[in-house]
Amino acid sequence: MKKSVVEQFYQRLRENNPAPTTELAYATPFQLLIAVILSAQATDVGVNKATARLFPVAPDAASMLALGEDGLRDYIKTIGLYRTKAKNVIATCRILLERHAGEVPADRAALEALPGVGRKTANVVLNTAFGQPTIAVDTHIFRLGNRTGLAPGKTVVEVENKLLRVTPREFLKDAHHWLILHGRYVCKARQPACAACCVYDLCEFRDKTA
DNA sequence: ATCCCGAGGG
DNA sequence: CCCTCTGGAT
Repeated sequence: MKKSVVEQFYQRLRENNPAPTTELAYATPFQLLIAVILSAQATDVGVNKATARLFPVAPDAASMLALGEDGLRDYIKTIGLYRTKAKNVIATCRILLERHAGEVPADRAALEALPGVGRKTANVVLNTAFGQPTIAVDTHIFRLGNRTGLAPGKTVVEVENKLLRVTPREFLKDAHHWLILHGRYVCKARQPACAACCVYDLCEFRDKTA
């Protein structure tokens, strides 16, 4: 995709949504971190439903650790992969308390050292909790990058690096949320809403499914 | 490459 | 029924 087209692409996403943000419900960096860990292969609607009951009981690392793995399971059983997630969340809380005074580190290496936290989750926390210009490539952004031609790549890291290179500086901080929201509601996996798409004429895919 | 793993939609 | 959802660890 040409540089001038990329510019228009982002300008239109910004017109649609001037101040985009995550749809995960959270009050602190800790709660965002937990919500993102829980969101793996799950919808944010499902995660919010669980954390609405969980966070009042376990709003921080100490209370989450006190809740324990079995206690936590009861709150997140409606989410997929709940056994692994319960184990990882508790182990993560223990490390936060031991090494980081119960706070979430604003550091990629420290974040990725936490169980259940990989590159994508670290990127979300760095961007959304700490305002850093990272782009977390999830299923939506990977699909959108390839489908539209904005940032094609065989792996998520490839797509991420291409997005970081191609995205104009002024759009970098919010690019993550513009792309994910567009992927979730318009450039959908199953039935992309090409007829309602604001970047239809800039896209290399268009309505090839229609 | 494979496993984990429930809810919601078509 | 099938596919998808802000993946990570082995």
